[in-house]
This record gives sequence, C-alpha cells and structure tokens, in this order.
Amino acid sequence: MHLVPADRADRRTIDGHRVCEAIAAIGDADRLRTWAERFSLLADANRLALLLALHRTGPLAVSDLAIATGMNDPAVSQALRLLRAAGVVAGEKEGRVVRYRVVDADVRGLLEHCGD
Amino acid sequence: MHLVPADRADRRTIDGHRVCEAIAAIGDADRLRTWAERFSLLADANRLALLLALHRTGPLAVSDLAIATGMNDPAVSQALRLLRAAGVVAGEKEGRVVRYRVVDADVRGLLEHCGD
DNA sequence: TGCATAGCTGCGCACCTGCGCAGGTATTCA
DNA sequence: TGAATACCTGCGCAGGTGCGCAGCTATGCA
Repeated sequence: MHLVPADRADRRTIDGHRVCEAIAAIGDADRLRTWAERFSLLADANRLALLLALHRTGPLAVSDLAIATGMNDPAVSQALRLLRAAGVVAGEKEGRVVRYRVVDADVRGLLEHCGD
Repeated sequence: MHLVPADRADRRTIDGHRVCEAIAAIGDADRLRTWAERFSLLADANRLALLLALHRTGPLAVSDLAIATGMNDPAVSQALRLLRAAGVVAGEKEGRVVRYRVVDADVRGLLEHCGD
C-alpha cells in the first residue's frame, strides 16, 4: 500500500507501513467531517439536554423544553434551529405549539450510547 | 413527580407531566457535562482522524500521525496533549519516540460506532 | 562532542460559538 | 378587534478554539 499523498511522501516515517494502515483507517475525509459535525452537535451540554429529553420522552414543545432545561426560550429556539438545519430534529406545528422530536438515526444511536 | 426547580415553577407549561419526564430524562447535570465534553473531543476532524488512526491501527508515533493526517507536528502534539489531559489517550516513550494509544473505553465505543 | 531527529511548549491571531436582549410573526380566545 | 401566548429572528458581546510560527528539551548516532 502506498497511500501517502505526494505532498508528504518525502517526510521521514517511523513505521512506514503503519502510516499507510493509519491512512486507510482514517478513511474518507468527507465521512470524517460528517461525523465530526455530528459530534459537535452533541458537544454542548444544553443541546445534549434537549436531545436527551426529546429522545427519551418523545415530542416536546419549545417552552416545555425551556422549563425542563432551565434555558430561556430564544436559546432553546436557536439550538433547535441548529439541530433542525442539520437534520437531527424535526418540528410539527399544532396550533401555536411546535413539538420537536429526534429524527436522525445516527444521533439516536449516540444518545442511546450515552445512557449508561 | 414534581421535579421542576423552584425558580421556574411559576412558568406556564404546555404538557406539565411531560416536563417532569423530560427533567428525569435529562438526569444528572454532571454526567451531562461529562458526555458533552467527551463529544467535544471528537468534534474536530483532525482529532477524530487521530483517534480513528490510533484506535484501528494501534500505537503510533507522533510524526507518523502527522504524516497520516496531513497535520504538522505541533498541531498533532497539541491535540494529543488535550486528549491525554482528558484521559482519552496515553503515550509510551521508547527512546525518543512516543507511541500513543486510545485508553478510554467510552471513547472507543464511540469510535466503533462511527465506523459504519 | 557535535549534529540530526522526535517531540513538546508558549505566543498570537483569526475564527467560531453560545447566549442574552429586544423585537417580530402567527395563532388563540375573550 | 384587541390582548395574550408560543415561537422565531437579528444583533452584538464575551469567551473559547485551532493552528502556525519560532524556539526549546531530550535522545541517538557518527
């Protein structure tokens, strides 16, 4: 395997073959960025609280989320907008109430994972 | 269940009981922050690349990691310092080479999770 | 001993992020 | 129609983050 890109092929390696293994292990850069972005969505305690609440108790209204988390409404709204733009949550409008839920399967997996 | 803290007990709720369920679902604030910090360590593409390389190919030297990821040495070193301070990786010195590996079980679980 | 190499550190800059505040829109109800 | 409610948005600030650069320490080898 010769996976080292041309622009760094001249650098000295410690374990040459393991470098190639490492490059293969890292894989596609796009997939990498996608996962990093996913993790960054869970990397804030407030957003994580919102997601856990939605994941474990089902659809919830914005102001109820605000009370449950101790945030105030605009902060909740902005966090949900971010999560919605990323395709992690979706909101359904019923009258003047919007109930959100988690729709991304990967994120749900991560939320399960941090349960124990 | 009356889990709503006193400082927000006067606010109007949409679904009162679900707010209590949500508070229970969120759980302990410390555990929440711990997980958020864990996620934030994986929330950078470079750090994630380092961790995936270490996780999947075993112990690797700093300069090999730099070549594999395309970062330069100080950046790798700083990222590893951060991860080491968080107890995620550990380094073993052999002569003038330091080989790092992933030692945190939770993070390893997350790295497995983002394999597919 | 002298030199090259592996790795670490401090500093500074550009960039991003979360959130509070003030104000706007849409829906409900008297 | 007017008031109250649920939610959303734009703006600005404070704080954090990643990384390049220059320079340092420690190890190995001729």
